[in-house]
Amino acid sequence: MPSITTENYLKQILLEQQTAGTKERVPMGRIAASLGVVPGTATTMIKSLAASGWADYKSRKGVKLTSKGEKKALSILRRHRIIEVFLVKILGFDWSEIHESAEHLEHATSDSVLERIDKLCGHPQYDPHGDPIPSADGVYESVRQDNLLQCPLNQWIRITRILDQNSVFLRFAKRKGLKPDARIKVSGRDPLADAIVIEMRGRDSLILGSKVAEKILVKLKAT
Amino acid sequence: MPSITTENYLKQILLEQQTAGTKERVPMGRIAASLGVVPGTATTMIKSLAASGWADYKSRKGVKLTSKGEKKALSILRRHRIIEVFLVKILGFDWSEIHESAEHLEHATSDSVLERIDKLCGHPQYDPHGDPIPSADGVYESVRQDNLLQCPLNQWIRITRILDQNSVFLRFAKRKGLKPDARIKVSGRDPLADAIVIEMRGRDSLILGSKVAEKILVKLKAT
DNA sequence: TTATTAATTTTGAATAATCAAAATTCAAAC
DNA sequence: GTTTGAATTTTGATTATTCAAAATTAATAA
Repeated sequence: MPSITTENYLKQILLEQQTAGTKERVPMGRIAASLGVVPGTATTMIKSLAASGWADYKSRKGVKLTSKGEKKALSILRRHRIIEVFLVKILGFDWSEIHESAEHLEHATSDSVLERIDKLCGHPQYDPHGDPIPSADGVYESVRQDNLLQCPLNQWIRITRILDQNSVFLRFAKRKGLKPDARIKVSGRDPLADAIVIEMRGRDSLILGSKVAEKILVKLKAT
Repeated sequence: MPSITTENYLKQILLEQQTAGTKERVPMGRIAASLGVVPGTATTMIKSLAASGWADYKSRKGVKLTSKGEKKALSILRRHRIIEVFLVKILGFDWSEIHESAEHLEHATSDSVLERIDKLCGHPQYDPHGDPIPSADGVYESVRQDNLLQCPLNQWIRITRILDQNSVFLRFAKRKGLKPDARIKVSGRDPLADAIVIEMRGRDSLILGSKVAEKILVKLKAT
């Protein structure tokens, strides 16, 4: 029922709500920036989403999804992430080059096709970036994960997730071994220098700035 | 580059040109009917396709594709048909229920994704309806096939193709055993009754009207 | 409190795709 | 040769999505 554009707005609101952590309203500027439109366009579109019952919009305050909107957004996110698994696991694409394709396919994949792809992929729980996949009935694991600025020092931990879809960054990350399931240890952190040092088995130690360190999430207990 | 709408028009012009057999221009009425728009819309859109170099339009005469347009249309048809194979062979859908899904996916599948799907399916030559799949460089087998009104009588032949995408008809066809690769024999034809009789191994003989008989193509030499 | 500024909203306009209905054309029938 | 009718084109509108730029608002700084 919703157009492709509408689906993109819904998904983006959900992602922004998540990034913000809090269940607060997402400001128009954030929506506009992440979807690559001018602010006025975001305002107009969000108003029209609100008029259709997808979102709850308060002028100058921002948007949040209605429960109807959240349900739809979760199903789009599910489609996106299952398709990413499919592209990597079944079609053999590289982890870092799939986002664009998934972005298009997610709007063209019916529920019945999606469920078959899900089965073919073995009902995955996480996508290739380590992002959790919402279940078909909209249950969405939102486990607390630390990033590399917050996690304990000098302890072996496992990367669970990379919070960036930019393929240039993803290629860099992959080259350096920074991908979901990799084991690393943060051996130093220097707030003044805005940098951290990490160790990985069989590699030179690596220095990352805080901007990047923040994008890498880890699970505390290394298995 | 072309929009989804443009892709649909291009593909439809190609299909109509093919059905017409001749390389003549396709009239606006035909385009409008098959795409489900009013005639005025077809005129407007075709003019705009022509302005972009996809088609060659002559007022009150009709359209035909330019070579640029044909190249693009063949690539869309290729995408459509490979996706149909994928839906049946890899995802296990039934032959008669895939057209809709393929119709959407064909516009969301990049070349690189398509080539991987093609490989996964074993580089098929025909889709599940028996329609030939254009090669990546646009070569399109257009073998002469007879339909059940034209083929020789009392001779075992093999169905190659069903010229209809309507899922109600396809389900009927399937129930009756009328699908690509099935062996049949036309045992009688009565032009006055507008009907033919066909035989199939292990089934009762079947009577079809000419409208349906025309939609079923066969290869003369049964193997 | 007033001035400044950043974010947001509004306004006016454009493009793509569509429809309804009136106008036109052209071939066939008279 | 007119007339008729079907197909086609034109015209005028509508919806969705977008932008540029002006107007507004709300918070911040002075």
